[in-house]
Amino acid sequence: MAQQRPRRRRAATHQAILDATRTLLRNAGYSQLSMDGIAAHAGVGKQTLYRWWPSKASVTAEAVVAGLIAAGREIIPDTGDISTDLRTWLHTCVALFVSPEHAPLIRALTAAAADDRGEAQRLYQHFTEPHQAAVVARLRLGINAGQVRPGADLAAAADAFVGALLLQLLTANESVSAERADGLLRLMLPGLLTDWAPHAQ
Amino acid sequence: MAQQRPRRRRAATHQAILDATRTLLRNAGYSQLSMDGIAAHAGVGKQTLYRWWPSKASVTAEAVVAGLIAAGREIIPDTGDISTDLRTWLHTCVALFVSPEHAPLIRALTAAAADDRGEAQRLYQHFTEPHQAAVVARLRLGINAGQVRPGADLAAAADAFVGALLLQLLTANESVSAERADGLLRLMLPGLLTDWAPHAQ
Amino acid sequence: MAQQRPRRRRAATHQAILDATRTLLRNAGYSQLSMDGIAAHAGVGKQTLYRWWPSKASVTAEAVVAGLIAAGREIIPDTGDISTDLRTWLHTCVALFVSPEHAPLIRALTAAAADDRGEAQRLYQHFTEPHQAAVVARLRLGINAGQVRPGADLAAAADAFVGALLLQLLTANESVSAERADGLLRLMLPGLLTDWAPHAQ
Amino acid sequence: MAQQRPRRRRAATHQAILDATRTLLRNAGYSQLSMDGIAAHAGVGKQTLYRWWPSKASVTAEAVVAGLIAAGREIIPDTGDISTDLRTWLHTCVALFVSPEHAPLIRALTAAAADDRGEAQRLYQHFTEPHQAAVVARLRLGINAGQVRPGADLAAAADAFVGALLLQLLTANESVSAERADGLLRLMLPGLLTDWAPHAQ
DNA sequence: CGGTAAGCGAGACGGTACGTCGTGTCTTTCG
DNA sequence: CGAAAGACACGACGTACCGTCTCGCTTACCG
Repeated sequence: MAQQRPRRRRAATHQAILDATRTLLRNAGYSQLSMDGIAAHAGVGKQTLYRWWPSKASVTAEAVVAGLIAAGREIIPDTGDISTDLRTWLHTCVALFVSPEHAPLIRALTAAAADDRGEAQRLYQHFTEPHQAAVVARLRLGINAGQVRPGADLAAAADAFVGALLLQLLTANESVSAERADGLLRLMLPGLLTDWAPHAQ
Repeated sequence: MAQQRPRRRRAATHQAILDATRTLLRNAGYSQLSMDGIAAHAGVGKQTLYRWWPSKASVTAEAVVAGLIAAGREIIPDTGDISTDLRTWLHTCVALFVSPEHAPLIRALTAAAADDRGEAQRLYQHFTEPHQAAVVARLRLGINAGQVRPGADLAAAADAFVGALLLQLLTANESVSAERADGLLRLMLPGLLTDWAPHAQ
Repeated sequence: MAQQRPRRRRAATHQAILDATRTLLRNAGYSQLSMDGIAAHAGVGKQTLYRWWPSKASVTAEAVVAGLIAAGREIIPDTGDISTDLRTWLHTCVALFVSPEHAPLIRALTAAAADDRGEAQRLYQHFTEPHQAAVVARLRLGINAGQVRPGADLAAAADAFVGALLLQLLTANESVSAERADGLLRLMLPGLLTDWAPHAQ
Repeated sequence: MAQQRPRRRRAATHQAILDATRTLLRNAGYSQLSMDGIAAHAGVGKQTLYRWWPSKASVTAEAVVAGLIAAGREIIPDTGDISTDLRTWLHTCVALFVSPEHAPLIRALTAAAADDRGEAQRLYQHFTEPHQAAVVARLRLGINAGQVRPGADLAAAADAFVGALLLQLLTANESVSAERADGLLRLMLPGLLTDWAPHAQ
């Protein structure tokens, strides 16, 4: 069997490509994005792109995910109070979806996933799933702490939060807002928590 | 003001285009869809496409929405029992998202909306918004009947249901399921209903 | 057999079409000319064009020939002196080929003839041939008058005069000139005339 | 100044395009010729055509000129006898104009020149002018040898020969013939030669 | 430390699709 | 009822990208 020498890849070039991709996505959207454009904007040969990524959806996915991960550090906190932590996390997400810097990237990610089922699968495994897993894990800690109902469908809850935000982003009526997120939280908490008192709400 | 004579358009041609678009979307996905392909498959000149629709996203939107509306008659029922009606509606939606006939169309619609903000806006006004309005209206009837809490953010609830399903569709892990939808419903009902008893749960 | 009602064609419309064709040809050349353009410019339905002419080459031919015939009345004079008459005729032709009004029309005619052999044939019969026949007839009178050599190939002479001008027009180097025509005439006269004296040459 | 690396073009592709162009011109004429058709017939992308030629007229010109040059080697001979040489050259030209292989190409060249003044200009400089210059040069040698009259307008003579042939080709009445060319030669020789005796004519 | 194989910028290439324009036919509407 | 208006099927236009393929040049590893 041939000795597979580890391929040497220039880090600066790699970074330049991801940066160019994000810049172009912010300016013009996913369908306007082109491999030629990325290559030109990054000052890179097209072959270099195709050496490392098989498709536009793929570069987009990596570029956007890298950008979002850099932005979304500390996915969900753990202060001991599940209700506060959920609210903090939700507001972090809202901030991301609202930011003029990141919203186009999320839209692009959605377009890539809607377009290409293979890329969607990969995205799910490397991005969506870990993210959701973190939220579910935090909720599971809440079950152990007696704050969260044991029988609750934790994955469904995580889906509902993120899905609602995404839907609002896509419908493009500028309605992704902290208020709406809080409304959703108020709806979900009674079903989620063991001892829910409608105190100051 | 000049009397704008209404442009006369051939109905059969119009229908053939929408049919061809849906067929091609089912077979190959949004990004594989081409105006050339639609025209050829519908036995129509390309100019006829561009005469009536400005873009691929636009034809896609009309074709898919027409298909979904035809499929989704009676958006949400009104039997008097809000809990049953919500479950019925959710299951109808799940059936749509799961159907091999309609799922690709919804993915295409999502791709079109993620791509083109103008089309997203139009889609929202002609499709998403009326749909959600119907659900919200049904919930409002529930408030009048004393079944639903008056303070609940009804639009947030509708977003959560549809958004969760959409997110599952996009992540492409075959997980859009009635079970997950029921799990979500169990989570939401306590926050939504005035008298919620955790009977069989 | 169906009673063939004699088709009544409106003279004003007919004229408007020919005028529009000439105008457009002068402004933009043969390949830029379009049936749509002619119809619009003449304030006429496209069907009216196709009712009377089968093709663009055809309208062009009729329009241009009509224009040239109107301009070139009295093809070749007969003063009794063949040498003078030939020079007069040649200068008339040069004036036509040089005129910014007619040169584009001649170019268009050439394009139409070079393109479409059928139209070329028709053009020859209705335009080139009668024109040449007139010149040949004038030369034949010269033979009778003893001024022209009996054995000369009269048609070849006519071809040479017109062909040389046409070639200069096509090569587009602005060289269609009276001087060049006179040079040609000086070359041909010795072979054409019975008593040629190289007086002022 | 930046060293302009010469663009590398594939010779086989270039040749395939010119061949395809000539083939299509022979089969269907200039206006039927299409860039799409050339590309398809040559097994080449359309962009490759547009990379190297700006227009249909341009490819046509290069293809035809290359074909004619290949066919018309030794434009005009020099045996010392100008009269014989002219006749030889004329008969070579007639053969070209009569050949079913080359006649459509010449017609196409004429159409291209009549259509597009820019291309006509380029054609003149790269094809017509050098060709005529060769004939004029041969005639000038005749002047030096005392065979040709010093005052004769040599360019006019060349124009007359070629123009007459072209005119006959365009009028499409199948009349391009050696006889007609000889008739023309007999007309021109007295004006061209110093000592012209009507011996065997 | 010099050879060599890879990564790399550049860009020509065979293709597909774009969105527009023109052709020639057909239908609808109006004067 | 004849002509304008214009929708329509068709197909070419010239452009933009796609993904593959050489070209030379640079760069790092290995013998």
